[in-house]
Amino acid sequence: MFNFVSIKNSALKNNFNDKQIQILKVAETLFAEKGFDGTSIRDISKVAKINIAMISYYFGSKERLLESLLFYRTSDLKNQLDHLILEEIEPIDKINKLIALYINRINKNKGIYRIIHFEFNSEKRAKSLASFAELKKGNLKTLETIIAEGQKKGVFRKDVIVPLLTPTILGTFFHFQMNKPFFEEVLRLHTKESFEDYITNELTQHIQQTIKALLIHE
Amino acid sequence: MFNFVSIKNSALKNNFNDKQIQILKVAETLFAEKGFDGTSIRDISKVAKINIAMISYYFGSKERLLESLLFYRTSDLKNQLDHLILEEIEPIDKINKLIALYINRINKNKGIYRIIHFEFNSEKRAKSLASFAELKKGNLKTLETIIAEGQKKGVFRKDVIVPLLTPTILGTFFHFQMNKPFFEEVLRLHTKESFEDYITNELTQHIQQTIKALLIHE
Amino acid sequence: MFNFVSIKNSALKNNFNDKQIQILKVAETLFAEKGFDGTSIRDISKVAKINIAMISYYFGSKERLLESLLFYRTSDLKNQLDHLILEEIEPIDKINKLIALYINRINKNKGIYRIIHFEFNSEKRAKSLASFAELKKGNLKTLETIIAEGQKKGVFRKDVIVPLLTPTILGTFFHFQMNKPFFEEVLRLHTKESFEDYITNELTQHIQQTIKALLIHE
Amino acid sequence: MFNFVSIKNSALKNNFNDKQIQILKVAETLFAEKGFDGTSIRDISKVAKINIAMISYYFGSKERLLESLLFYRTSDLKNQLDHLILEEIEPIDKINKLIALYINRINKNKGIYRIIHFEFNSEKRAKSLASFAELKKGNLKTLETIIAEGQKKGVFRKDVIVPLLTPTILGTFFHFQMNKPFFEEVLRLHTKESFEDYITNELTQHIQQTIKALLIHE
DNA sequence: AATGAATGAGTGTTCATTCAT
DNA sequence: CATGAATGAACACTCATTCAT
Repeated sequence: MFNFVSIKNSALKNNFNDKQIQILKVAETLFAEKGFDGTSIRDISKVAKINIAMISYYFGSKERLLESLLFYRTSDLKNQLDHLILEEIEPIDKINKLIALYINRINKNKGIYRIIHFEFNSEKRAKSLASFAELKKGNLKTLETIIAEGQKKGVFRKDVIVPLLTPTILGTFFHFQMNKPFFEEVLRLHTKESFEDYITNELTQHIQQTIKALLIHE
Repeated sequence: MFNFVSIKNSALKNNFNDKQIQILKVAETLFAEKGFDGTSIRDISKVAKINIAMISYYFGSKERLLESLLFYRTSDLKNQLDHLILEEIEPIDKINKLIALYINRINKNKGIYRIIHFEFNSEKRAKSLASFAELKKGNLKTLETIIAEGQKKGVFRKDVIVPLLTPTILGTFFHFQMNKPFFEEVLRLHTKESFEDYITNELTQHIQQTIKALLIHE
Repeated sequence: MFNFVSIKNSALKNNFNDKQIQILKVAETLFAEKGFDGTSIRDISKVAKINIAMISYYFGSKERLLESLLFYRTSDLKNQLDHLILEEIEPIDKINKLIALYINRINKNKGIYRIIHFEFNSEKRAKSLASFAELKKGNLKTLETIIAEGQKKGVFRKDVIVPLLTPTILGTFFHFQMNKPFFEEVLRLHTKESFEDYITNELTQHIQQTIKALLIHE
Repeated sequence: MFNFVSIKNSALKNNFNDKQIQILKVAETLFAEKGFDGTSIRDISKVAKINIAMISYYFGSKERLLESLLFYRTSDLKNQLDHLILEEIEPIDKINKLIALYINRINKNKGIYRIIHFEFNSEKRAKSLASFAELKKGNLKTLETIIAEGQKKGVFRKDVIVPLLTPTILGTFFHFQMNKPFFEEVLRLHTKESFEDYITNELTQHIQQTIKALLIHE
């Protein structure tokens, strides 16, 4: 799904060895918790219990570690989306499934998406941004395909601005996630489980309902 | 609302002097561009053309500079919301006005809201978060008041989950803003003005329409 | 005795004003606690509740504040010693009184003597050292006068090395003071009072007995 | 005896490498000359001709450098004292040997003992003090053993306050050392050698004689 | 006479990275 | 192939002092 120059694609994934994966996982956690700049490679090496030089050695630089992490975590999303498109279900159900799929994936790999959200939108990270845009474009295309199908079937409105749906889907989820302490209090979600459940059920439904309203009503 | 132990200024009275404001504005820009950790006080002092020691002198620390900045930029929002509530217009128009107000303010002070979004959601910034939660609660209350009014009048659905509206409103906007380069390309918004116009018109309408759909339809 | 090039005060005439004395007392405490380099003029100004610029204003510099402090605290010792010499008591009683006088004074102005001990022996403080040597020489002369008197009367040994008595008197006391926590534990002096009492009684007697043994026996 | 949480070295095994020893020696000199607070790690790195980051790298912090230095210089004293106790000589000769041993060691490693005297007695250095107290207690125990032996043999007085002997032994020496310029002048010790000789002979004898007088006479 | 504002120089420490082995 | 040693640059912050008012 990323056009990380597609030659590398599947090859690179299989190329990470155990130690690299160990590093990537630690980096994911720490970047998500403290941000890229707030995390030192010392932190990573300490938690991952590897030598500090390993990071430069394996990934070239801290910046490239971030890129590898991004690749590592997003490389199989495209397959899932391709499968979804081909399923023989109603367009609105595809949309709902797609929303649930997004939220589920984001929620499972919470770290990486927080990182994407935080780090890949500054001008500092401009280089990486280019390749990341491919992912976004792919996602948009999938969405457009489904919606075109629904419009053809006459169940979706014709005047939908498709590119604005993703901000609503992902933006709603991200905003909810990033204000976790606030919503824990306001919605009285005092355990980890109840918070997760709320996302899987109420929040997902809220977003599905929102998009449905946009696609069908008025 | 905020607890600032001020070193030099009188932040509580919001009377920062010229130099302090100059520093705050530069900090806002840089924090927004490169993040808090990614911005050094050297960067700030260089851009603001002030002595590096001034920042500690005026604000006590880099962390407290961030708090001052937050205070400086959010201290009058509540007033605007209070005014809105009292206006004698239809509930749905209040909602639309509130959405436009949010987007307009956020867009005008783009920096600070990006900072809030980025920095005030990590556990690192937990202390500041406490005071910031008050602001959020106030905002939620405003929204609840308006919606209750609409429900009483029978124009809004009864089963609206009010706390999830803000994620949709702000999340959509933030996600759009943070993927600016992507949307500039996809929506062919190649000038600064066209991008701003799109926000003020299409995006605002999209969000208003989304919320309206949630409040009124199905 | 001292050569002060005065900025503001009239230190030579010993007429420090109230604010200066206030500063001197705070400086004494802090220098004694944390050392000269370990104490910042910010610390002093904060504790003394005066403006930070006052110290430079009144004393010229931090270094000169130390000199003023030294002068302020030592300027009347000579008088007390002069009085002692003229008393009509036995030489050994004069020695004992002198020891008690030293210890009492040092103990009362613990701060300044700790400072002297700590700060006035580094080459950094060479300038101030010169003037301070005068004080030491005066003290030595007093001791020599008393001992000569005792030797003339035939009660003190003739081969006493007078300059080595002061190291024994003051060294013993200082070493005891500076290892306060250790001796509090070893000698079970768990209250402030019991520690002070031990100095006034046992330690003073120990030193008096030591010097007496040196002057009279073997 | 000491609790060092080592960063890089193996201080506990006392196997500092060459560069560490080089740093320790420079630090010893500078701390002794200018005090701990008066010495910057830049000073040390400049004199030792090593990179400034090496100090943190090898010792963790400036504070821990001081602790390492203390350990480096005191770690073999106990052995020497243990040997002394077992020698088959008269108690008074053991005392004399112990005094000579102390003075010799202190004089050889002048720096570290000055540092100990200066730095390890403030409340700031409280943590390090704890571990250092063990050393002092060991020393005291050695002294008690020897004196108990002499008392058993009937050659030492029964009412000796042993803990006060160390202040007299070390205090006298320290006071002499710390007023070096003064005694150089008063005792006309104008060359380095004559000053050192005076310590080895007259001063050592003075202290030995003082302690003997306390242990045996009146 | 007194002080708030301001600053250049300095502090100890941490950074990501390089390199010899 | 992997890593301990090492480093220059940068970090946030504090320092004593000056100066205009």
